[in-house]
Amino acid sequence: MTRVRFAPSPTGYLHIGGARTFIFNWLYARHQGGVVVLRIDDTDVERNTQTSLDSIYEGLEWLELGWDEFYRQSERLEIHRRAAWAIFEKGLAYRDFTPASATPENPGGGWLCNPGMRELTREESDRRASAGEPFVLRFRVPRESRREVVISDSVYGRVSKSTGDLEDFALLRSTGMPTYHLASCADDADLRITDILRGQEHLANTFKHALIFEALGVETPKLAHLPLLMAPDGAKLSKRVHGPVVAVTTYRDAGFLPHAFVNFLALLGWSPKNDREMMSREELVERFTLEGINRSNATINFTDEDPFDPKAVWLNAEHLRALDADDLARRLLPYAARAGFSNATPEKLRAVAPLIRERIRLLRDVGAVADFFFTEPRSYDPAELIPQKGDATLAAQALRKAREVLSTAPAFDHATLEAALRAAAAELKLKSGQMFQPIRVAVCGRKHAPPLFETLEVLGRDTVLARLTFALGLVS
RNA sequence: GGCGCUAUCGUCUAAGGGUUAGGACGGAGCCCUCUCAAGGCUCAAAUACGGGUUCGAAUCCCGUUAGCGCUACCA
Repeated sequence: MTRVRFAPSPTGYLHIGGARTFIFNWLYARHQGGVVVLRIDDTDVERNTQTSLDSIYEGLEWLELGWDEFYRQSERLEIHRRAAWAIFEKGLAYRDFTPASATPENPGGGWLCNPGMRELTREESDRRASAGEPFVLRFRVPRESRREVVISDSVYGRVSKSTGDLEDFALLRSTGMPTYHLASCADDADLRITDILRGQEHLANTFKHALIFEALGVETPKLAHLPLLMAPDGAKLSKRVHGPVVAVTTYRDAGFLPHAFVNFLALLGWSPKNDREMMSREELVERFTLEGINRSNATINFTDEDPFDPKAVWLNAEHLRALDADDLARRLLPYAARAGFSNATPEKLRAVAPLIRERIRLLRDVGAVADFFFTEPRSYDPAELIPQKGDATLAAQALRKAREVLSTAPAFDHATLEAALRAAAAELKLKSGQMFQPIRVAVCGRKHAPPLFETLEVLGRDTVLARLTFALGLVS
């Protein structure tokens, strides 16, 4: 049974890179019919915050993917300590009594180990420990007995590193708290994780992990490191330098559909290799394999002015268009409310949705695109009422005729209205565009709007006539 | 500095010894059309550089350059 884990540390909000790692894990597990474990890696008590934790849940829940099991490392410290001391008992770790402040820096060369502490006898080590002297437990990298640590990665292939280049990393801090490396491996072993999919920034750490798994006497899980997500400035995506533009909630608040966001991120560093772009969740699960993951970092195309990658926006628009009107209306509701349309009822939005579906790219666009369905257009420039090759007289003529036709139309549906208005234009010897522009501006408050007749139908006779009258007042 | 990884249009990517180096976003143009969109069609746009191997290299090898990552008692 495939078991994967997503293991964020609650030291900041969930950002797009973390979300992608989660998505890859989820897709892989679902493709295999396996289990997704969410594990909060909160061993760094100094930096953890509840706000971060909340933000991680908030972001993950928005994705609508879900997970199957949940753990917090801070509740599993005994497992970590037991693992650390088991390694110590095997002679594969040693106590380092060097005070934290005196930890060897690395001026020029790399710091590898502290020979004095490494060679301490067991008796001496035990004596100093029981005397209460603080220490950090370090892994004893086998740099004499072997020359290479080799890992096999599903994405990067065979990768090796000389033990001579690996430092004696810490397992337990002087506070007794486990380090990330130890806690992560001990938990992966205990939780029977079969596959580790994580960011490539961990590739170099993996040699340490391979050593820990070996010392623990367990098999190293299958590994797949993911290429990193980069900012346009070339740096690795970071909460600190790139700010909220990389927060998952920024996408949610702008009106991305969760699945469109998932679709976009799935395509960063992975390809179905068949030119498919817009894919349903089912298709993504169906096609996702480790072979499709590539090795080079992907840049997300955002700027200070526009935080969203154009391709993400396009994909969102595509998914929006694929939504049925009921679903779209339901998702639009909170954004309409936020735009200040207090009279935006589900019924009204249901009528509006088909008219704006192809004209919005983000759900929040409802505010700019559908405003005249909910508020009276009053502040437009009267000059807009005047059509091409026309004047105020012509505009007034068109509006007056429209008011007449619309007040007497036998029914107020778009087909009836279109026939009536086209006939009226012919009667006035006006081109349809000349006839319709004044009406459109009168009714919508601008020249660019959804199809006119459907719009009139949704607005209803009373509203339309009142707006035509108002416009007539402006041109005469 | 040491070590590891990477390099195809502006961006995401396909092609993994033989292709006019393909697709998508974005850009430009045309068509459709009551405006705006959507849709259809067209165009511009790439194998980092230098050496090898080979009849033939984007693809394999070496080097250079560049970028990223790791080098914590952070994760």
